[in-house]
Amino acid sequence: MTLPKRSPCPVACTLDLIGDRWTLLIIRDMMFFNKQRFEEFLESPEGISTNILASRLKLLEELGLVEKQPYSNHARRMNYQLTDEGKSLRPVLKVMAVWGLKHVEGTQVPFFENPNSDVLDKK
Amino acid sequence: MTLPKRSPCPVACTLDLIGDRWTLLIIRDMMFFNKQRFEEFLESPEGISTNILASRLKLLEELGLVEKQPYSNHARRMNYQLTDEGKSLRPVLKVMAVWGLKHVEGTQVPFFENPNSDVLDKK
DNA sequence: GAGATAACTTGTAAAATGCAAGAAAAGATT
DNA sequence: AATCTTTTCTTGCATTTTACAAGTTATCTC
Repeated sequence: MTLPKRSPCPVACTLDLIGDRWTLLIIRDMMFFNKQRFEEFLESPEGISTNILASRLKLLEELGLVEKQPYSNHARRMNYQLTDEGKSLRPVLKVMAVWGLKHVEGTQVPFFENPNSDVLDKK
Repeated sequence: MTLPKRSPCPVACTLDLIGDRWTLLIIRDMMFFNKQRFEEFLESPEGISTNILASRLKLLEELGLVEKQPYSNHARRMNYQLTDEGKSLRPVLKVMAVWGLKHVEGTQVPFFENPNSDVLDKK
């Protein structure tokens, strides 16, 4: 799947894919908190709404960053998981987390426990 | 200046500041292309419109990421420059550029000349 | 087949964006 | 001293995206 590009700039193109208020937070939830289900994403403190979440998950799937699979034995239950492509965003999340911790007052890490912990560093 | 936070998460907070379609592109123009003036930002290939540009520059100034100074001897001419705080976003821009170059087809580097060049690495 | 669970969809109001036009400040020109 | 030029920025309006609330649908359990 290809979204319309504003320019050939890799920064602009990356922003076209994930540069909004919500997408990277969904990826954060999968990457650092191992969330996999619709309802789990809804529980995050930022309070994404259901229509935005559904549309973002769909887009992420179309982009090949996320895979969706039915979860056996439960009512209509789905599993959302990062693909390798999606996992490759780890450095982006990490650098943003580190920047935020240093430059935005009031940021904390029950989220990321410790800025230098392996939550950010592993894999 | 402090924007309302959605959560104490450093990723969410960073997105609250610069997580939109335009802000990082303005910073890119200052950081990698040494643009400093309103009109120069307008020339970038993504085609930001004047009202959006004005509002983002104002916000960036209020956040302390950008400084605005009158340019002597020219009609109403202003200079916009990154503060140290603004310059600290270089790793964020860099990691997004590297990711884009690798994962988004059709991204190029007349923008960044060469993914491994000192345009990205210096300072 | 009634109930529970979980993933969505729909409707509508509010906000942000995009586009075009033009206003305003200040030096340069005549 | 009036007009021109350059440059930043504002305004108005159409379109798109977001936010919030409510409701619908699919599938398993009892």
